[in-house]
Amino acid sequence: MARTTEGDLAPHELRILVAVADSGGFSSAAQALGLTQSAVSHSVRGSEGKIGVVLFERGRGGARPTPAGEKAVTHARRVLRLLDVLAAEARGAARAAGADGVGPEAAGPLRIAAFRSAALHLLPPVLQRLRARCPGIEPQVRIVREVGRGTAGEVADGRADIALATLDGSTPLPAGVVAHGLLEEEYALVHPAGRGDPRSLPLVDWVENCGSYTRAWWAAQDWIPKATVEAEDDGAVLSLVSSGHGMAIMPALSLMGAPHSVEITDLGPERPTRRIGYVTTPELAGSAVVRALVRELRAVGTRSTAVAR
Amino acid sequence: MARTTEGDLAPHELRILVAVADSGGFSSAAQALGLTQSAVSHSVRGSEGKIGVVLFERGRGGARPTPAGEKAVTHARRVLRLLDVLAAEARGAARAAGADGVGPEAAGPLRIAAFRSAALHLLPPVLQRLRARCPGIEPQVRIVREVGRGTAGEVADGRADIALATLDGSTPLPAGVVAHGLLEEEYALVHPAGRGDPRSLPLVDWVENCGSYTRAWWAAQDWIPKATVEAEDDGAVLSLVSSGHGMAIMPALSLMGAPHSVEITDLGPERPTRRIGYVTTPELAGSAVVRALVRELRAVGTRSTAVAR
DNA sequence: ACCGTTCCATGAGCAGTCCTCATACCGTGA
DNA sequence: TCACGGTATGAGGACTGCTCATGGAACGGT
Repeated sequence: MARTTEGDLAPHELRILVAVADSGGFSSAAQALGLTQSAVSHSVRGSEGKIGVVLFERGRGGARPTPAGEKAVTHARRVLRLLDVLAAEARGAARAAGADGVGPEAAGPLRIAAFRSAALHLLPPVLQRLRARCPGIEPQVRIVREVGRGTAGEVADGRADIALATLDGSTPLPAGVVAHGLLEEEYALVHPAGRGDPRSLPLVDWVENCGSYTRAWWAAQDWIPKATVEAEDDGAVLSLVSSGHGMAIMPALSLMGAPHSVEITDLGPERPTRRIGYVTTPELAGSAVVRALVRELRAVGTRSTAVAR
Repeated sequence: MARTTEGDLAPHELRILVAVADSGGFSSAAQALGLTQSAVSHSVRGSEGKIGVVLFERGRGGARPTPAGEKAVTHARRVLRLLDVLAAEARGAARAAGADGVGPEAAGPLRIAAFRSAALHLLPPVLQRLRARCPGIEPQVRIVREVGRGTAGEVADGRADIALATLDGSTPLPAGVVAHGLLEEEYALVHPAGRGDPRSLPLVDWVENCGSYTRAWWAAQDWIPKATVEAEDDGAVLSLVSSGHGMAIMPALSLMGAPHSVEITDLGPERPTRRIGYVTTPELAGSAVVRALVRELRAVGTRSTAVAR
C-alpha cells in the first residue's frame, strides 16, 4: 500500500520549496541555501511524497511550480513566517509577562517593503520612533518599485510582512492581503526656480507614477504640456527638473528635501491626491511587531501630508 | 556565546508543545502521543533552547504554560493547522488544476465549534449542502458552551477552524481572530400551551443567555416576572417550559423543533434580537475549506431567521 | 520522620533521517 | 557527436530524536 499521507512538512523542507520557487531551479536553490543540488532534489521528492502530489515540473530550464506547487509555496511562506512570529512573540511575552497591548515587548525582525519615496521620506521618522519604543524590533526595509504587483505583491508572496503602497482603486490588491489607508498625499507642480512660465517646459514623468491620480486633473486644465519625457524614477525626475530640463507633477513625499533650485507651487483646491496605505497579511495584522509599526505609522503619517520641505 | 536563536521548531516539536499544554504534563502528553516521557522532556527542553525562553513551569501535578508558553502553544496549533491546509489545498489544486474559486476540490478536515442551538438547528442543513458540493471535506462539529471566551475562544486557541458565535458588542472578540455577521436572530416568548397568562409563571433563564440582548426590551415592559429560575442550557429551559414550570424569552434557533405543548408568541416589532456570525483566524479565512463552509452558511442563513418550527 | 508515589531531568545507546559525494541520466544547441 | 546546462539516484557519514534506565525533587499518608 502506498500511504498517501505520511506527515507534515518540516520547516527546512518548506524553506527548500520556497527557495526552488524563488530561484527557478533545484541547483540555484541549493546554492542559495548553501546546500547541494542533491539535497534539494531529495527533499523536494520527499515533500512531494508526503503530500502525494507533484509540486514542480522539472525541465531543461529548471523547475517551475505546478498549480499545487504554487499553493504549497504560498502556504509554506506563511507557515515559515508564522513560526518566526511564534518565537518572537513568545520571547516578547516572557520579557513582559502580563503586560498587554503592544508595548516594548514586541521584538523580532520586521520586513518592510516600501516604494522609494516612502522609504526615503516617510519611514525614517517612523522607524526612529519605533526603535525608541520597541528596541527589540529589527526593521528591514526593502525598496520595491511600484510596478506590476508592486510592494503589495511582496506581502502577498510572503517576502515582506508589511508594505507601504499606493492604494488606487484601479489596480486590485493581490489575494490574501489586507490594506488600510494612512494618508492622502497631495500632488504639486515642481519646476526650475526663477525661469518664468513652467508651461513652456516638457513634462517629466516616470514609470511608477500611476496616471490615474492626475488624469482627472489634467482633463480639467486648459493646457497640455508640449512634450513628455520619461525618467527612471521620481529621484531622476527631480534631478531633471532641478537642472532645468522640465517640470513635473509630483506627490508630496517625492518632493521632501527637494533642492532650492526648484520651485514648488501648489495646484490649488482641485489638486490631485493619491492614497498611501499599508498592506499586510491577515495573520500578521494581529502580530505585535506589525501592530507596533502601524501605530507609529499612524502617529507620524497623520501629520506632514501637505507639501513641505 | 550562547546563541539565542537557533532555528525553527519542527512540526513534531509543535505537536509536543500542544500535547503538553492540553494534557497538563509531560508524562500524560507522552502517553497521548505514544512517546516516552523522556522524549517529551528532551523535546520541550530543545524547543525552549531554540526560542530562548522557558515555555512551561514544571512542578508536581505536571507542567503549566508560562505566558510565553501560552503564546507559543496558540501559534503552534495554528501552524500545525496551516500545514494541514497546505497539504489539503495542494492536493486539491492538483486534482482540479486551473479551476478557480471554491469548488469540489476543497478537501480535508474542517473543525467547527458551535454553540448548542446552532449545532442542532443551523448546521445540519448547511453541512448537508456542503457535503453535496464538496464531498472531500470532513466536517467535525464540536459543541461549546457560549461562556467565557465561548466558541470564538476555540478558534483563537487553534482548537477550531471556524466558530459559530453570538456577536454582541459587549464582550470583545479574542485577539487574532476575524468575525463576520451572518444573521439577526429574533427572540420570542415561549410558554406552556393553553395555560392563560404566561406572566403569572416564573421566568426561566440559562447561563449562556447573554442578558445584554434582552435587557433593553425588559426595560420597556410594564411588568417584570415574579421569579427567575436558572436552567442548565436552552434545551433544559425548553423542557421546563413545556412541562409547565415557567416561561422564557428564547432566540429563534433554540425554538426550532419545540414541542407542541408550548406556545410561541411573537414579541412584536420591538422584539429583541441577537447577531449570529462566524469567527475564524485570518490565515484560515482564505482557505478553500473555510470559504466553502462560509458560502453554504450564507446561502442557508439568510433564510430561516424568523421563528418557525 | 519515613516511605511510596508521582512528577520531571539526565545520560547512554540505537535507529532513522538528512546531507554530501560521486555518478548516471536527459534534452539542447553548436 | 560532443559539451553543457539541468535533474535523479545510490552509498556512506554525521546528526537527530527516540528509548531505556536511572536519578532527583516534591508532596501525602501513616
